[in-house]
Amino acid sequence: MFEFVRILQLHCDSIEYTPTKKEIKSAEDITPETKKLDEVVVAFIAMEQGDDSETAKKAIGEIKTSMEKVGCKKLLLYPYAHLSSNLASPSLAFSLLKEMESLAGDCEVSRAPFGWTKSYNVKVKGHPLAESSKTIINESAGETHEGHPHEEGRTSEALKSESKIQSFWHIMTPDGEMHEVSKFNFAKHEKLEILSKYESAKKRVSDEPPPHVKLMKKMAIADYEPASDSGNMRFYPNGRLIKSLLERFVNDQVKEYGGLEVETPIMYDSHHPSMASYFNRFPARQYNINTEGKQLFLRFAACFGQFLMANDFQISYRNMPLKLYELTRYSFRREQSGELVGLRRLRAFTMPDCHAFCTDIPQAVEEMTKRFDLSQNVLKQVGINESDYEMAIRFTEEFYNENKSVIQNLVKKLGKPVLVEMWKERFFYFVLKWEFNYVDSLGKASALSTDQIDVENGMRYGIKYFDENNIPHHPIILHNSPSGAIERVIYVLLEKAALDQKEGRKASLPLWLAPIQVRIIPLKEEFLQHCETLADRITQKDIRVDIDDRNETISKRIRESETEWIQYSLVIGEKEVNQPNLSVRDRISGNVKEISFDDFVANIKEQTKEKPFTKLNLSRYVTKRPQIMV
RNA sequence: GCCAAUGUAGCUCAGCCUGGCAGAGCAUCUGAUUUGUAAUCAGAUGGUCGAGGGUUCAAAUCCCUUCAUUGGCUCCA
Repeated sequence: MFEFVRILQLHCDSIEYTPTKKEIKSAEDITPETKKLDEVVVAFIAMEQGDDSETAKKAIGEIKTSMEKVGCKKLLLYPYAHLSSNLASPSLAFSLLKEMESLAGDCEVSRAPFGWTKSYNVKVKGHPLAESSKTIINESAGETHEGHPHEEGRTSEALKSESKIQSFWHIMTPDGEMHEVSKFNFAKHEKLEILSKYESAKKRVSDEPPPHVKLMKKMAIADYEPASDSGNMRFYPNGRLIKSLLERFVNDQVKEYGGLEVETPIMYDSHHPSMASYFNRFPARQYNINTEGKQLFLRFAACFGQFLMANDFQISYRNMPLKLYELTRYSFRREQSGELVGLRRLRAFTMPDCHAFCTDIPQAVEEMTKRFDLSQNVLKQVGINESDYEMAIRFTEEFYNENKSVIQNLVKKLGKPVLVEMWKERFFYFVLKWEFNYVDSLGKASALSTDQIDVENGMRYGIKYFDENNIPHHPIILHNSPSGAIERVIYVLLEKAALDQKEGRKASLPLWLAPIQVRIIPLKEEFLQHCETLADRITQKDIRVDIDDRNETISKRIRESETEWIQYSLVIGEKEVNQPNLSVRDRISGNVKEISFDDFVANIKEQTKEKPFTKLNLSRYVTKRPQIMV
């Protein structure tokens, strides 16, 4: 385990406390009396096992830095054991506390008594930096980290507040101009407005669950698995088929782009040096597994495995940009339970993750443009168009000043206004990040494709390439997910379908993703053999076809073919048995047309060309099939 | 994670306020029907009322705890 000084820091109008009784034997010897302080920063502090002078020094340094930011000179150190379940011994904690007091330097410092139960009254100020928690890590790297992934719910307010207070929001139009968000005319860009105001948005009154939740069950795609953890879904045969096709499609596209597909472990040792350093950078929430004395965590992206792999490669500048790719099944993020909904936000999800190792920023920028096209194309091919998503782009001021045209070029490529976030300083490992967000009918924004320019992890993981003079350098790394999580793609497709339904159009999935593409309905039992032969012929053409052999009326079976979103229904009766042409009911028009077998097949092939195919993932006969959902 | 709502048959839901035999439609099964493009008819099966505890002669119903889902907040590397 790591050790920490834990600090909850509050900028207060006032605090009043009274020591009531000694909590431990070694409590400080004082006369209990009520103290009141005004205009003060209160630091509630807990020392953990393993803390030493070094961490105490870092802790007080952190506190002083933030005090300067809020412009407060008065500090109260308040021993507060409840911040930790891994406390240092009282004697050590007390001496470290006194050390912090002595190191406070020029500010007016006081300290609440140690080892006493105290009652207190506190009035905290309302500004963004008034409340923050800090976790000072004691480890050899000698860096100060904010937040720690081993601990649940302990996120770094300091980091967040800083990034918030120093980021500037704009809208960039395709002509490259920046506009104030407040002055921009969103008349033709309602979804972008929702995205822009997402953080400050007023309460959205919506007591409805997102429509895709019903559809994912009704269409027997996916469902919750009560025996697992929340956010870990089960996928029924239909869902597995859809997901599998999407996965294959994205894989193919990334390979065409030049990505080398690899496979890496889903769990890693928390104590591996690169690991500890990387994920301590973020207030992550991940699943932990303790086994045989090892502390493992489940990956939340494919970065780890690919970086460790690249670390072992001998890379020349001639090999650059080097693209490694993996589709994770799964990535795990232990999101807050209140955040999980249907297929929109999961704790276990499948995500394409393609890293490009580049020599320098110019190469990275050039490569990023290619990946931008890749991402747009992937989404378009699966049925998500530009009009369906809004782009956000975030970068440091420095990057903007040096690469203005790069950013303008991306916005121009998209051809519509984009939300811009600019940071004064770099807080994350990347200098630029863009993403496409789907804004659903309830006003929720979810990121799909994304790419980042990472300037930190090349060094962190010790990844090196050799230049023309055989001098080693750390690469710039791009992190691209061309489609975003596959489950989220299904969520978008279902939300779009639900919207179609709501607005009176027929809901459907793209034909290449439809679990059943053609349904054959025999008019009578005696035509079943003919149907079987026909189904064989259609199957041979790589088209998913089934036969509704139930003893039900034609009307009923047509109706169900419709409600199952099956695009083509073929009724087989006397007429069809005695002539070569097919009577095809097209769900889109609702009309029945008589066409030849070859034309029918050619039509379907045209609609599904250049898309992966997989065989029917259900019994061919409806009567042989368990009913999964109504 | 916090606040709130919801949880009854495989599915959609009624019953709960005001405690007193566990309900409907669809699905499933059986039988009849052999159908020409969006729901054929009849009968039957089906429930530890999310789980655990409490109050009561008696709990789906009232109270407490807990789990899940959904909404809002927060979060979203």
